[in-house]
Amino acid sequence: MSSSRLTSAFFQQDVLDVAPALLGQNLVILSNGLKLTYLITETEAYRGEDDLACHASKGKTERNHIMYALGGYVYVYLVYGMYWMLNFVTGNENDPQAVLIRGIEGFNGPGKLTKQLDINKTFYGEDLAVSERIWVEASGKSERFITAPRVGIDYAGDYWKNVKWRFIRTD
DNA sequence: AGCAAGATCGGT
DNA sequence: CCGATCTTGCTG
Repeated sequence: MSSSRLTSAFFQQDVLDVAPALLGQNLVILSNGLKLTYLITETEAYRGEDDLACHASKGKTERNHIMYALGGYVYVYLVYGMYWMLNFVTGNENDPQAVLIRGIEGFNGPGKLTKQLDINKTFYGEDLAVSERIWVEASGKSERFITAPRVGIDYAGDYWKNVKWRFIRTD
């Protein structure tokens, strides 16, 4: 047993458990036969149709349908016409949730890291349990973190914009 | 068919 | 603070 790839069971937990648990784990990308690993340093949780900041708050659409699948798939979308956002679907089927990968070691900012790793629309729906080009490996590093409100969601209203579902690794 | 709104970022 | 940039989803 040499692989420490996180299984789909890990991603099928609630997003509020998965988002902090991803801190200190390694995001692995296979690019041109090269295995690149980056420590995950910052995440954000988006949870269910009630969460007004979550893309699923307006129901299932062409863009967000993967969020309604069982946890363990990649959800990628374009914001502001320029930046790809990398998310992992979590939780149960028909309970739309996802974790936004907001920072990795060396690259803070969700748009910067996808540019660095060359992540785009073609990663949509990739299965983290079996994919040959993207997955997450346990690192054994610490998961100490602080929480803060999520970024860029002022439209979500007083309650949802202030909920502290942003998780930042502290070492 | 048209249009407004983004889970951002870098430069003033 | 402001503009870049373009897909999506809603409206009519």
